[in-house]
Amino acid sequence: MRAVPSFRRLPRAVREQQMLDAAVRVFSRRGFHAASVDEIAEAAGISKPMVYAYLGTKEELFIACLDREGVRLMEAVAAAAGEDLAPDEQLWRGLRAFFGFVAAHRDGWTVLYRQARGQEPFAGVLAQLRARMAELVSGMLARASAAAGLEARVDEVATTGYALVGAAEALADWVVEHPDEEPDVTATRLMNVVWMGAGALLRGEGWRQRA
Amino acid sequence: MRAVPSFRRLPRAVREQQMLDAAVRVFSRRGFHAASVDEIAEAAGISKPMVYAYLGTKEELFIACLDREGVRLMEAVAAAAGEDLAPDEQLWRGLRAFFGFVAAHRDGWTVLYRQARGQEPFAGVLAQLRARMAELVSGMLARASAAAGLEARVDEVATTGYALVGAAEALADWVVEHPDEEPDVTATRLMNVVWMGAGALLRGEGWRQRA
DNA sequence: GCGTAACCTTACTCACGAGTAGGTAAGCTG
DNA sequence: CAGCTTACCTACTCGTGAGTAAGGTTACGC
Repeated sequence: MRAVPSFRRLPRAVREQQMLDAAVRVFSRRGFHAASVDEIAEAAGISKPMVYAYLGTKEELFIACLDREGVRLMEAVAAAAGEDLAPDEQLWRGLRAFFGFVAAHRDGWTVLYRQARGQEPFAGVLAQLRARMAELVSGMLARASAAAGLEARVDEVATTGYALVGAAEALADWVVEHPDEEPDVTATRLMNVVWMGAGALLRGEGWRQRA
Repeated sequence: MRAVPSFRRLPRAVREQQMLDAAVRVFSRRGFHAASVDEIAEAAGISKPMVYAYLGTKEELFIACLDREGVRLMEAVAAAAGEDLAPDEQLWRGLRAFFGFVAAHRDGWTVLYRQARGQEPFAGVLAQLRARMAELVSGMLARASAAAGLEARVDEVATTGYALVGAAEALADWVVEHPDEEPDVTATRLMNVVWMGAGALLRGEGWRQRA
């Protein structure tokens, strides 16, 4: 079963990454509780005490996975969005990077967003990540609003950021389940709905309930 | 600890509902694995073998919770949306009912959307529910599109439905964490973003990437 | 008022998996 | 090649919680 028999001893840093790779894979398939440290060790081509020696308890191991994948995702999106572009262009690039990341790191995505949620000790880590994402988006919207000479209400913008992040997450699931779907196409579709909606909002339009 | 000491023996149907109530509460706080059947039994004011006698194994118990809460949610939304209303009105009413349900049944929501996702045997049940929701929304959009004399592409409409459901879920989490927020306000905000966006789409507008 | 079916309990078994004790061997450093 | 550090293993302990066996008790039909 051991992926690479690894006859040779390897330096700690390398083994740690192998363990994290294996852990992400196993956690993503089984979930935190159903995954056993033995199985993770075996998938990493190593025995259980090594995992405890290097990464600590099962809980700490899971958090290490969360941190690594979370940082990767955040960096990919932030780098793609850049600094000095028009807000809609930033949003588009960020979305494209996001869906690209999900398509390329399905297991990491699954661990972060399907497992960490709900399992109490970890929900906080994820919540922070999502909050940072939503903030990023809200910031763009606020700048776009200011550029259009409008003072959008802070809580409206924040809500919109949250909603957009949620919509992106839902489509990420769609992407995971439809491997043939191009990330760019998905990004464009979401962009169509959200930006045209946000654009209308920024022009002062808004849906009104009938009397 | 027993919620209602229940000196009297109760008929099966009543006890089953009590058990499901307790199970939803405990599962929502602890998660599927961390919750013990003993704790659920105690919360229901009953002993463990009763749970096994009436609802079967822990897994079957969890599915029973999922089914009950899922049906309740779906019925609340479908009933609110009605049949013969304009699509935007249907959407608004559906969203309001949705956020209202979540605010009133936090535990049920948590079990459905935070626990069932990811835990492999249950993800399918939830996926079906979400698919039905997305279909409901997509149907509205398609009818709105047809009424506007436009032939929207099927996959675009489907994607939009998915994205909207995802956005609603994200805001549902927001509602759960901000108990003072009015469900109606949240529904209106989402409506603003999505409908204006969808409206623009239906008018043939669309965001275009710059050359 | 008595049988019997439905309700309900105490008190187990048993598997599984987190975490560890204690030891072996490989590779560097002199 | 002696000695030390680091990588690595086999083989345990021990708590926890799912699921059950076997029997007690209440209420209702007749």
